This record gives sequence, structure tokens and C-alpha cells, in this order.
Amino acid sequence: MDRDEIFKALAHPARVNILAWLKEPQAHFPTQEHPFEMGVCAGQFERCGLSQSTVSSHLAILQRAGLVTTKRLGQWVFYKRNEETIAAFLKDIGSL
Amino acid sequence: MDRDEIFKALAHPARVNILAWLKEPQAHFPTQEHPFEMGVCAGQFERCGLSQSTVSSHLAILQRAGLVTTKRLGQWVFYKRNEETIAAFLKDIGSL
DNA sequence: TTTGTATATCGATCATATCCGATACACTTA
DNA sequence: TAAGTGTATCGGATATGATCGATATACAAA
Repeated sequence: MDRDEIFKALAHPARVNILAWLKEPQAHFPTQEHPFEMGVCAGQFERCGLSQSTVSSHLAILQRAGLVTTKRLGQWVFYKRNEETIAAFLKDIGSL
Repeated sequence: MDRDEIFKALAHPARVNILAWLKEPQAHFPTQEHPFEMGVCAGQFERCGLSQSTVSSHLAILQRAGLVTTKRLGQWVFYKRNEETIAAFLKDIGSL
């Protein structure tokens, strides 16, 4: 759990939004055809109005910070919140 | 309370350190000659190894984000944590 | 008013971040 | 194997951030 890296990851609103959307996938990604148990399909995040490559970069930053996990399933990659790291981070900065 | 701006302010370790040091001024700024009730004198923060102008810039970013308050007293400017904003921010991201 | 001290701002430089289109890679399907 | 779909990476353009020395501003004291 690298606090500094997490803060940097959260320094862009798009990435904070992604993290928030992932709390309620069914509410924010109604067009996804795959079951939500696997997570949210990478392509779904283009709804934030950025290009595919830019979205992919934001997702990679979230992953490197440990805030999300990924699982490849066939041609798709699914993203999920990493609740353990998020909880550890929140606990860590509770005494900010 | 601008969450995005606060996240950006916290995206640099020096600024997070400053905020942490301000929790216990007497422990981290033992060389200060002024009473700590006013806050911590700006010049004290050069202990982070950066130049005076750079430190001043970091402090300004923290202030713009609402994380610290300042009070000028004579030729000196004193910095204090803004516990209200910090608490509001922590509450806000508690459901991150 | 002049000098000295503390802090903020300016201007320049360098590093990092953001963003995109193009391309490479992974996998599926025909 | 070849073509199609989804995702990641690359290269480059532009924007933002970090840092410093120099200078300006604010105030105190002589």
C-alpha cells in the first residue's frame, strides 16, 4: 500500500470517478452485457468521454496504485475495485 | 470543500508531510521561538530541504485547497491545519 | 527614511502528466 | 490461417507541475 502513489492516482477526477462508478456497476454501466461478478469491462469506461487509449492509461494507473484489480476473460479485461487496498488507504489517512 | 483540488494538493509527498508535521508542531518544529498557538512560522518548513520559494509555493497550494489557514503577525506568517476542511474531506472520501 | 528580515511572486528550466491516433498484442471466430 | 474485436503500448504534441534564483512586497527597527 503505497500512500503517495495512491494520492497521485487520485489526483485526476476521471480516475476518482471510475473508482466511484465501480461501487455500483449495474447503476453506472447498464449497457454491459457480461455479468457484473467478473467486474466491469474495460471498454465500458469510454463513457467518460476520453479516447480508448487514454482510458486504458487511467485504468493502468489505478491498477499500479493497487486500487483496482483486473481479470482477463477471453478478449475482454474486467476491472474491479480492490477493497482491501482501498480500506487500508482510508484507514491510513484517517489520521491525516 | 473542493475534493478534486484537495486530492491534487495531496499528490505531492512534501505537502502531505507538511500537513502531518502540523499535527504536532512542538515535536517537529522544536526550533520555533514563537508560541505554537499562532501556528507554525513559514520559515520553519524549509526543513524539508527545498528552497524558500518552493516551500512557499507548496504552502500556497495547501492554502488554496483549504487544508491550512494562515495568519500574518508582523513580518511573519503562521500556518495552521484547517481541521474543519480536513474533517469534511475525510468524511467525504470515507465512502470512496 | 533607510536598513534588515520574512514571505510571496516572477521568470526560466526541467520533469511529469494528459491526451490522442496509430500500432502492437491477445483472443475469438470464420 | 485469416479476419475481426477488445485492450495495451508507443510516439508525439501540449499542458501542468516542480524547482530554483532573483526580485518584489510586507513589516519592523534603527
